[in-house]
Order: sequence, then C-alpha cells, then structure tokens
Amino acid sequence: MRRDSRLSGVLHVLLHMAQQPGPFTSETLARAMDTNPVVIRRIMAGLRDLGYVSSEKGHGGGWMLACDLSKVTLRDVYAALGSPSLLAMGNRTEAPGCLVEQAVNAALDQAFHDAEALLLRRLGEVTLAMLGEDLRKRLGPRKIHDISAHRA
Amino acid sequence: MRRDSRLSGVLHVLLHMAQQPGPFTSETLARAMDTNPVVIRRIMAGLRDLGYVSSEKGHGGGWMLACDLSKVTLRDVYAALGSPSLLAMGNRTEAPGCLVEQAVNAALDQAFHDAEALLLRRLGEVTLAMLGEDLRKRLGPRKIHDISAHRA
DNA sequence: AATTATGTAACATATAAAGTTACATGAGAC
DNA sequence: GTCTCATGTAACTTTATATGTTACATAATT
Repeated sequence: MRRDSRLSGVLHVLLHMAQQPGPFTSETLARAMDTNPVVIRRIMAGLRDLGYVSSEKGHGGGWMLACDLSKVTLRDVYAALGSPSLLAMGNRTEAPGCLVEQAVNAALDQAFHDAEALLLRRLGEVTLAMLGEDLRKRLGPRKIHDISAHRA
Repeated sequence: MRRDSRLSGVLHVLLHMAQQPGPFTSETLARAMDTNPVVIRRIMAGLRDLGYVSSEKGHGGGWMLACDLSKVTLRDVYAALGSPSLLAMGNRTEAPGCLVEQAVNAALDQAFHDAEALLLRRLGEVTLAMLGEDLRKRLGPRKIHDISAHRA
C-alpha cells in the first residue's frame, strides 16, 4: 500500500479506548477500524512494550489504556511504532563517491532534516489528552457510539 | 523500492550536465547514474515539458540544459517530477465519518502540513546555480571527470 | 537507406504496508 | 481438569509504487 497509516490508525484506536471503559478485544477494535485483529495486535505491540497500554489474555481480557494521557504525545506513539521513516523521498545513494552527488545530498539532507525535525516537534507538542479535548468539542452534545456493542 | 529518489537522481543529472557542454545522451547519463536510459528519459520528461531541459533526436542529439540555473530552484525541479508525496505517512481515511478519526486527522494534518510547507520552502530557497557553487567548493583544485568519456 | 537517439508502452522486479491464516500460549469459566 | 476466549507470533498473500528492462515506433543526421 501507499502511505504508512499506522500512526493514524493507532491514534484512532487509542482515542476510542479513551471514550469508554475497557478492556477491548482486538476483534472489537478491528471492527471499529475496519481492519483485521492481527493488524491491531501488531501496531499495539510496541505501545504495550513501552507501557502505554496493557493486554490480558483469556476471558474478560483485551487491551486497556495504561498511561496518563496528558503525558503521552503523538511523538511518543510514533516512537512506539518503531519510528518509521517520515519522508517519502530520500537520496539515491547515501554515501556516494561522486562529488556531484555529495553536493546534491548535502542540499537535500538539510531540507529533509529540517522538515523531519519540525514534524517531530509538532507531534511532540500534542498529547493524547489534547486529542481527547478536541474530540469532545467536536462531539458537542452528541454521545460517542459504543464500539464494543456489535451486531452478531 | 523504498523511498522515492527521483529528485535526488535528477538533480545529480542536472548538476553533471552543468559541468561540461552537452548534449548528453540518455545512455551517457544512465551510465553516470548507474541506471537505465529509460529511467533517465522518464524523469527528464517533466523537466523538458517545463522548458528546463531540451532533447533532440538522432545523430548529435541528446539532452541539453535550457534554463538559467540561477532561476530554477530545487522546488521547481520537484514540481517538474509531478510533485510526488513528500511524506511517508498519511491518514488512514481521508474523509472519515467517525468523529474520533476526524479529530486524529485534524491533529496529524496540521503537523504534516507544517512539515511539508517547510520542506517546500527550503527546496525553494536553493537554486541549481547554488548547488553548482557548492560543488565547485567541494572540487577545489580537482577537475570533474568527463561523464561522456567511456570505455567501450 | 542506415544509423543514432528520443518517446513510450508493456512487462518484470523489489520493497514495504496491510491483510489473512494458522497455531501456540495463557487466563478465566464451568 | 477441560473448554473457551483472547493475545502472541510466524508465515504467507495482497496491494501499491518506485525502479529496472525489453521492445518498438518516431524523428533527425549521415
């Protein structure tokens, strides 16, 4: 597939989890995200390792939030995914012998680095709690739908 | 392959072309870039359409620079490639009905947009002539090698 | 007319995200 | 203790896209 949407996906999951008590099975979360339970487990694994969520097996098991939402930023979540590349473009050759290519790389690297740094800074400025606040504003009087409720 | 290296590649080509008189065949440029002539034609097509380079068929034909290098920025070259996506990440769903996902998208979009804008601004600040200047500094007393000269 | 070079379509390859299947493991229900 | 539910994970499939390659048409020079 084209662009990496794991960050978008996992944030969607976390924000849903913050709206109602857990736990949530991978099955439930996958249904809400219109994807596969294994995909959910895959993207949640990194967050569990860092203690942002916890998981329990067996009856009554599933995923639970395990962090202070005001302490975790989008950048933290990004890091939990393994810090995948942010930019779609890169240099043709990383350490070229050709001086011409070195000049090109130097110019591009600076621009790329600046853009990556800004993006990381912006992600670091937004906490999960802030996302939740924004969501409440969008909801207004409406009530969030219960993602755990499902038709057989 | 992983990251888009067309911008890096085409800049490399242009900077080589600026170092010696043309024209250059796709074959010559491909050899210098360690790639295929068709790849060269493909990435040069957009630049030709915008008048940055010209191409001639037949004997003595090939590619020539056709612009003032101090007037063309890296951003212009990027645009000539068709402005491919800059970021490797994106939203899972562009226009979601889910308010939760809308909140996530809004936060990510702002960060993504800021980073893209900065990258474009940086690319717009560097002209091909500036790249040439930087190259001359790197070369020092050395002479650039003639990419047209090749062993049979 | 032969040669050289671009222009382009069509096909092949490589990589990575996303989706799927299969099965092992652990925890509660009975 | 056994059954059921849920995660953990490996392996495989699918899809998208950049890149590489082959083939051949077209145009310009010799």
